[in-house]
Amino acid sequence: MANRSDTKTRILDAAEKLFAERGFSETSLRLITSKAEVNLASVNYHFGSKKELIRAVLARYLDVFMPAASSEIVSLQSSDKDASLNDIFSTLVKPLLDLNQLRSEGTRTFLQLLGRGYIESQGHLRWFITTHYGDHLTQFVKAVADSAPHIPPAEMFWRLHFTLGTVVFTMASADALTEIAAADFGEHNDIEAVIRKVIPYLSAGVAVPVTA
Amino acid sequence: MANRSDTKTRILDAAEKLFAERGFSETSLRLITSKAEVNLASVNYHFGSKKELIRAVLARYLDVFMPAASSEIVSLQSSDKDASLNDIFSTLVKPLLDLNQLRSEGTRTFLQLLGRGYIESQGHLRWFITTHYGDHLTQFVKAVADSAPHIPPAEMFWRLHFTLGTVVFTMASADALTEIAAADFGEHNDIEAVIRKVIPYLSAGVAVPVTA
DNA sequence: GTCTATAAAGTGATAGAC
DNA sequence: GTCTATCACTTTATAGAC
Repeated sequence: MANRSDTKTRILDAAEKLFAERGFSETSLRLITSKAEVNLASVNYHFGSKKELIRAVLARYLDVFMPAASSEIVSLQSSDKDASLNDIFSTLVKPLLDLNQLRSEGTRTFLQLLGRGYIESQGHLRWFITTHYGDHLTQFVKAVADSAPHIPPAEMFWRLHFTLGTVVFTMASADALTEIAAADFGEHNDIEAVIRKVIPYLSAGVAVPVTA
Repeated sequence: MANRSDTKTRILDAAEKLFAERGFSETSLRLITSKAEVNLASVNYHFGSKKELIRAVLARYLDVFMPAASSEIVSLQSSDKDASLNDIFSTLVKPLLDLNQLRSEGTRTFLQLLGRGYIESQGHLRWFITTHYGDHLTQFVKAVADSAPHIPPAEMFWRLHFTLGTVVFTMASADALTEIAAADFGEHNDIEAVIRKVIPYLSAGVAVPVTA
């Protein structure tokens, strides 16, 4: 087979690209298998259903990203008891960018998939993420809450979802936005530059005092 | 026919509710016409295609909201030469809430539709909005830029798109989020409460000093 | 303008040969 | 494990009677 990966991997590779670009329900199994150059029936042989394929695509990223993010946060907390919000968010940059070594365009693909998962969700994806990676999420939320103790938990819930929205929308539109920024302002940004632009925005929004 | 509206309106009313709840491609014409209690073929008779129905649904709101928002901003600028970002964003609250008088749940429906439109967009909706309402958008961008003159234009471009992402994602997920907030924190938020929560977050992020 | 009936094309999934 | 062929179903859209 030489440089041809196995069928299961070929399906996952083609599927994640198409899911990220077009969304889950806009991507048919026929499109996936034709891009992957495998037989239509092999999806059901290897994954059982489209739903389970979607979960497998997400799991392949989450299984790498979540532990890496957790360990970065633990090490930040042990070295700096009073880390700022900016520090906490910046901690995620390395685990995110490392996904580019896992696969080409890995960072952007992952963030786009996450966004699609939260928006399109017929329920099963939110459930899948929170039951399989709930501990990591809880740890992250706690780290953020500790570094912004003036924000009540209910308000923090909203602000973290505002933050999630900012990130996933920006990443989903990253191509178009960098293109416009280059044409209109002569700026040339890669994905890391965009991430570094968004962090101060997020930190300011999360930490802004609650108005009475 | 008594209290039964005409077919065209019944279709629009049923469609906007379903589109906002489930997204455009997850909502079939069969579902719309059965909820509207009209014949399946009437959609094509009155609107020509599903795509044009989607545009008609959005236009019914945009034609009301955009001029109202514009005139609020003009009157703010003439009464207060140094309006804050918070003032600018808050200016949109009244035109948004007035949509509730247009139709029941109008505000939430409109914002959710806008979110779906930007996320799901197969291109035709972004195009439709910018070509039909571009002047209003330009005016709004200028008002924001004037009230945060310390932000360079290129940076403002990014921050306004971060802002768009926050709003669009939040509104598309608003139902799920208010449900979780009710379950986990005993909070009961309507759409106005969510809007008033997000404005300080947006203002802080847009105005935060640029780091070197 | 509204209806029935149906065309034409797509979908996920599966049985069964190899 | 991979293939062909096909099932059972859904989708948008339309022709033609009323």
